[in-house]
Order: sequence, then C-alpha cells, then structure tokens
Amino acid sequence: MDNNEIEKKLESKNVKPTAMRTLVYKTLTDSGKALSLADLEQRFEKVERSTIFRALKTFEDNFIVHSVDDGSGSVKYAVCDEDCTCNIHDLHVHFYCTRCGRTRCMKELPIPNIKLPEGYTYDNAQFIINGVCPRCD
Amino acid sequence: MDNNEIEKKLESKNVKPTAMRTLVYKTLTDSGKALSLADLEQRFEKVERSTIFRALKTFEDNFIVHSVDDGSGSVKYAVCDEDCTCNIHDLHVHFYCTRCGRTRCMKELPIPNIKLPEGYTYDNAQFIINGVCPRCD
DNA sequence: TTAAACTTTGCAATAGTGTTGCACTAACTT
DNA sequence: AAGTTAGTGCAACACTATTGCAAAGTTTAA
Repeated sequence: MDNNEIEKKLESKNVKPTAMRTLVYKTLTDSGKALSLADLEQRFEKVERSTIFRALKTFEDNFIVHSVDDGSGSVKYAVCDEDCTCNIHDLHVHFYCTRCGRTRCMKELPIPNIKLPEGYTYDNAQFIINGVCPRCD
Repeated sequence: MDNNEIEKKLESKNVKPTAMRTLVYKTLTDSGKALSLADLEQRFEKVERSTIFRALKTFEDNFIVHSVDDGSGSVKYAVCDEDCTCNIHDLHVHFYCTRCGRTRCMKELPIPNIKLPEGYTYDNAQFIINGVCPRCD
C-alpha cells in the first residue's frame, strides 16, 4: 500500500497522517498479520516506543486497527477492514500459532453468536484459537 | 468447601496438599469466579507472591485450575470441573464484566466448534465475552 | 509573516505482572 | 537421626504498558 493511499485512509477516519503514523500503518498493513508494540519497535529502531504506542491508541480509537490479546503476553494490533466499526458484527476469530508466535485475523470466520444467560449484556468478544499454522506444520 | 475435601481433591490430582496450596485452592473455589495473582495476594497479605504463583502453576499443570486471559492485563485462574483435562472438550466461554472487572466461567456455554481453513491445527482456544453482568446492570 | 495555540514526538520515569535463583525450612525416606 | 527432596520467602529482574513533561513541528489567525 503506498503512502498516498494510507494518508487518504487515515484522513477518512479523522486521523492526521503524520510521518510516524503513516509508517506504523504501512508496516502493519504490509505485514499482513497482527503485530505487537515490541514487533513494531524492532522494525524501526529509531522511533520511540511511546510514539508508536500513541499512534496505535489513536488508530484504535478511530477504528483503524483493532487489538488482539492472543495470550502471548503482549497485545497485538491488526488493521481493520474498510468499513469496520469494531462492533459485534465486525468481530472475527484470531489464530495464534504456538510455534511461530504469529497472530492472524481470520476475517472469514466471524465469531459465532452466543446466547448468554438472562441478565448479561454482550458488548464485545475475543475468540483466539491456538494451534499450528500451515507454514509451521 | 472444607479443608478435608480440598486435600482429597489435590491428592487425587497428584498434588501434595500443603497449607498454602489448600488456602489458595479454597480461596479460588469459594470465590466462585476467576482470580488473578494480585487478587489472591491481596486476600492474604502474609503470603509471598511467588508462592501463590507457583501454587497456581502446579495446579494448572495438573488440571486443577485453568487460566483465562480476559484482557484486563492480568491472567486469572479458575477451578476446573471434576473431570476436566483442559482439552478442547472442556473449553468454555468466559465472561468478563467491564464494569466490575469480574471474570466468570460460563461452564454451561462450551466453545462452539469452528472449522478452520485447510492446514491449521486446533489445540486450544480462549473465548472471552465482554459485557455487563447482572450484578452491575 | 509572525505570534499564539495546538498537536505530535522523544525522553525519562514509573507501575504492574510474571518469573527466576538462592537460601532456608519442612517433610519424607531409609 | 542423617540424607534427600519438595516447598516457601526473599530479592532481584525483565518486560509490557503507560504517563508527565519539554522540545519540535504544524496550524490558525491577526
């Protein structure tokens, strides 16, 4: 994805496309998987952790990325689909490979609908499947 | 649950019932919900974090408790059912109340079966539903 | 075009969680 | 009772997430 597209994307979500933000977004989308703060930090040694952190938070608040806690000990971030608002209908399964540690959005697998007992409300959900991915098998 | 029962329980899972372990188990089971290391630490000020930590690990290794990462930032632990071996068939949904921070095992809600794409294996899963519990509503 | 106002970034510091090594003590074995 | 093993407490540490503050950059408005 080229920078121009990214800038348009960010603007369309009301986020000012600074150099850092564009870089973070590009890295995320190009990687094709969910990345942690530490992953991102490694990919561009020069940039401050807190800057990346705040970029991710901003993205998250504006439905540009969603976060996944895959149980690896660090939260990962993945780009949302075009018209995602991070509500129940956008939720999908995430797959965590216990061999390589990679986390993938399974956008083709929506989180199944669960009927909760009386009195519980349903705002959000995380469904992480652990196993081994084709690459590692 | 009284101490005698607990000791039998632990022994039946090949874990020696020390005073600390019995206490940790009792606290967990009596609370009726999932507790974090910090939660447990607070409940008995005198006991070392690492002792509780190791008790939990031992329990986990022996299918006495299972852990849940509910996204709150700390892993929680809940007692398993009688004949649980923490495999796919024992997995159930966990409910995290975003208001009170309590995490509950929904043992009556097994994790639905998901058909993964070709090449992925399925070892384990976490399904956390976030919302508001009846107590807080 | 310059000053004021606001936003973003980098740096440093901090809190919290999870984890380990080591020494001491308790418990079990023979 | 002596030796071996298992459990506990203490201290230390790594790592993740997060914040306050000051400097730098950008936008607005006179």
